[in-house]
Amino acid sequence: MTNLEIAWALAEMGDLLELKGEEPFKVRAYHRAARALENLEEEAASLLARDALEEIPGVGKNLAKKIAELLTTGRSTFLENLRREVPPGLREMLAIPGLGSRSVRQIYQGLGITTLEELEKAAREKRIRTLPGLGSKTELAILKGIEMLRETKEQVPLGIARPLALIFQSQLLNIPGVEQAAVAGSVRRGCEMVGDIDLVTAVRPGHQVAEVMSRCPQVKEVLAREPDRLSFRTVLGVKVEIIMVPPEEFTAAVFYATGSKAHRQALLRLALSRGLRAADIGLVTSRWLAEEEALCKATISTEDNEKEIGQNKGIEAVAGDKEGEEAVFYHRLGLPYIVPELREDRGEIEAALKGDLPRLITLEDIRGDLHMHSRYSDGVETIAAMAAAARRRGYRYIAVTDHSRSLVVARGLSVEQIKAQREEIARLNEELEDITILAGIEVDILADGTLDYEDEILKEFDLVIASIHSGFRQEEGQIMARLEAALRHPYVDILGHPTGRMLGRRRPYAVDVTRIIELAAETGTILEINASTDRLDLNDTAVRMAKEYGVSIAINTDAHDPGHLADMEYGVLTARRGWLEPENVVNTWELERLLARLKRNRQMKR
DNA sequence: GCCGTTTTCGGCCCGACTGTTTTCAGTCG
Repeated sequence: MTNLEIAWALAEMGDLLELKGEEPFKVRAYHRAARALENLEEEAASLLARDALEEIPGVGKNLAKKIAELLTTGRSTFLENLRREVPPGLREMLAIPGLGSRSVRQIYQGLGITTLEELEKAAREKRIRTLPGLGSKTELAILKGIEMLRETKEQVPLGIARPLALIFQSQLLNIPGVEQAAVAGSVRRGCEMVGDIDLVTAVRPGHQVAEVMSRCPQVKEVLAREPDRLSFRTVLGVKVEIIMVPPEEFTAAVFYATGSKAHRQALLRLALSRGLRAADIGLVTSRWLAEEEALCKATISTEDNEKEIGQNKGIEAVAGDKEGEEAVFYHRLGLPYIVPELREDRGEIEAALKGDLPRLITLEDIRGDLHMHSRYSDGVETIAAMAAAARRRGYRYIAVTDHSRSLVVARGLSVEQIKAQREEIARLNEELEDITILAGIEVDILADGTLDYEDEILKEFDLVIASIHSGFRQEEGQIMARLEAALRHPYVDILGHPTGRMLGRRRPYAVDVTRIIELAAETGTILEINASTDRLDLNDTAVRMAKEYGVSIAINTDAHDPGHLADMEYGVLTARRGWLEPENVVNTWELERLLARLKRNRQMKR
C-alpha cells in the first residue's frame, strides 16, 4: 500500500471519528498524520521494515499499529468498524461549507438523514430549521453547498487522480500479458478536475488484466467488463476505464484516449479537408473510424481550415517538448507535435499550422520557488530543512514567505519574529553556497484593504506576496477594492492565489479575474499560479489571458513541508495549459534578473 | 492520539464571523 493510500485511510478515520463526536484533538491527530504520510519522502513500507513508523511526525504507538495493519493486510479493522458505525453519506455532508460535524450529527440524529439526497429534500421542505440551533440560513447554505458538490460530482482534483492513475499504471505493468501501459485522458492533459481516469494497455492474448485489476483493493465496484475494456469505480468514487488493445494499436489508442474530443475532431476535420482519412495518418482504432464516419456524414464547414492551410509554413518539431510516437500522426498532417496539455481545441491546431506553437515551460526550467512556509508560522519544517529540500530539487533560490500577524491560526509573525527570522536567514545564506534564501512574507490583505504591516516593515522584505485569507464573503466591489489596493501597493511584488478557490471545495471569492489581470499589467505586479493541488489558482484559462496581457507569472507551491515542493509539477502543468513559455515565468529567471525586476517594479509603483 | 528542558499529564492554533439567538455555539481559516 502506498503512502498516499494510507493517508486517505487515515483522513477517512479522522472524518468518521469527528462525525462520531470524538474530541477534536484526537480527530486532528489523524488528519495531521494523514498529511504527514501524504508528504513523506520515504515509503511507509520501508519504515515498517526497520520498525521506524513512529519516526513519522505525529505518529505514535497507536497510529503506527493502524498503519502497520494497513501495510501488512491492505485493510484496517478499525476503519471498517467505523464505516459500519457512521453512515457514509454523512462524510459527504461534511464537505458542505457551513456544515460541521456537530450540525451533521444533529441532522442525522434529529431527522434520520443519511444521504445528500435526503438532506436536500429536508432543506427544501424547511425541516432543517426545526432542529435546535439550525435555521433558514443554514438551509440555504445546504442547498447551495449541495449544488456546488453536484457540479464536481464524480470529479476529483488532479492532485488525487494523477497519483491514483500512476498506481494503476504500475499495477498494470506487473500483470502477465501486458506489454505497455499508459495514462491517457484528462489526467494526461493535466486538467484540474478529473471525471474518469483513462488508461491504455497493450496486451497479448491470454492476458489477465480484468481478473487482476478487478481484485485490486482500490476497486469498489466493476462497472463494465468487456474483451477490450474494463471499467470500475474506486473506493474514492473515481471512475477508471482501462482500454486493452493489441500492441500494434497501442499508440493510436493512447492518442485517441488522451483526447480531448474537440481536439481529436478538429484534427479529423483537417485531415478530411485534405482528402485524408484517419487510417491514412495511422489512426487505426475502431473508435476513430467510427468517429470519422460520423464526421463525414455530418455537414461540416471546412472553409476555415482551407484558409489556414494556405498559410501553412514549413513546420519543424517544437524544441524542448519530448515527442513520443504519437508525433507521427501530426507529422503526416504536416503539423508539428502538439503536447497533450494543449489538446483542447483552443487554437492549438491553428497555431501549429502557422508554426506558432509556444515553446512551453517545463519543470526543468524552474530555478526557484517563491512561496513557502516554515515553522515560524504554520509550516512544519525549519528554514534550513526547506532550503535543503529545495537544493535537492536543483533550485538556485527560494523565498520563505510565512504568514503575517493577523492570521493567528497560522501563527502569523509578530514584528519581533520577523526580525529573528531575518537574522536566521542571513546566517543560513552565509553557510549555504549554492542556494539563496530570500526573506519574504505572505502578508494578509485585510478586510478593509490595508496590508497587515506598515510600509516601513514591508519595504525590508526581499519579496512580498499579498493574499486574501479573510472576508471571503464580501461583495465583488469590496473584494476588488482590496485587490486593487494590494496590486497598486508599492511593496507588493506578487498577488498570491488570486481567486481564493479550493478545488471541489470552495468557490472563488467574488472576483473579476480580467480586471485583476489588467491591473497586474498596469502595475507590473506578478500574478501567482499557486501550484498546491488544492488550489491551482490562477487556472489555465486565466493564465493564458495573463500571458496575452503581458503579465508575468510566478509558479509557487505554497509548501508547508518539504514534500509539498513537489507540487511544482502541477503548477507547471497548469502553466503549460495556459500556453506559458519560460520567459513568462519569473522563477525560471536567474536570481539577479528576478531581483532587478522586483526592484524596478517597486520604484515604478512609488 | 501525540508529545515532552513547561515532560508521563495536560496541553494541543485561536480569534472573527455568522447565524441563531437574546448571550452564545458552531464554523472557518
